[in-house]
Amino acid sequence: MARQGSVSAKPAPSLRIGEVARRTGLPVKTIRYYCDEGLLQPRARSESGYRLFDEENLAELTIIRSLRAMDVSIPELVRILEVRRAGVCNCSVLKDSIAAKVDSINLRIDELAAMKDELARLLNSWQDCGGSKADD
Amino acid sequence: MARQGSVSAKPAPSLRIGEVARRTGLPVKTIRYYCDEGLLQPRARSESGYRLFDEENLAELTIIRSLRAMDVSIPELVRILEVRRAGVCNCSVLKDSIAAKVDSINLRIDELAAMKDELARLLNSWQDCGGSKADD
DNA sequence: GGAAAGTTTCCACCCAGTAGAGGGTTCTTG
DNA sequence: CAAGAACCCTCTACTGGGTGGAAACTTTCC
Repeated sequence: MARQGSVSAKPAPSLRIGEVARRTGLPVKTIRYYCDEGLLQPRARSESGYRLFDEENLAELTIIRSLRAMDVSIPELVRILEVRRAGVCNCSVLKDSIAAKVDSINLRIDELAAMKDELARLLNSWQDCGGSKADD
Repeated sequence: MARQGSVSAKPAPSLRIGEVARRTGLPVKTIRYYCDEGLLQPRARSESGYRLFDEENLAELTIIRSLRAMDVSIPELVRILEVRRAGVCNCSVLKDSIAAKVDSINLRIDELAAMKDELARLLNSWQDCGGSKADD
């Protein structure tokens, strides 16, 4: 079947999951998981049931990958992508969400700094016992 | 039974799990979980099967809590505490482990900073489309 | 036509706990 | 001494974000 022979304006690439995995660097399983969670909606299914993706899906996966890397949860991402897909381009919603994320990142950085101090303190307390039992 | 009547040097406090939870601020369930994982070894069991803890266990829990807070894994903690319990006072092993952790914290801080930039970039790219579809 | 690669669904597992059921123990109070 | 509260036990099941494998189907290549 010449599935893409007469199409001229929109090639409708119909990428299969393996190709998407190759292009995004995400594991096939993960992409399937994202579909299951409603995060990613394949453009269609082939007659035999294969998921078919398009360029828009790739763009979404880029966003998903970026935001997941900063611990935006799956349900939160579902919400964000729904807004985006709605075409409303509701940037304020996204801005709020992302601003909150930046805040939490700053908080986390402070926590990590505090942990480094704690770590040093802990290490010090262990050094106190050095030698007392080791030579026993 | 006057279990601690004749003891003079070592009171052998025999704390039960609830008391340990109260003193450390950890949930009872978590302490039980740590025991199951071999992270924490109760001094003994009462005749009726209650876990009995001592001051040493409290000290260990302090360490566990500090290190868990910085994402030291349970298996890693098992290893660390085993070394500590062995009485060898092998500070160099611990120092290495903790130094590595500090490194990874620094790395993580850098990553988070990079994420903040990425986040700003992403936000910018979304703002580009602002208005084109929203007013449609 | 037949092997190899790709895809499907489903089920189980990982970590670090957490929640609840169902039952035994210990402490306090009448 | 009994009742009830508070405590503790084990066991099972669930969480989130995937990951691994099995068994069956489709597509592709030779």
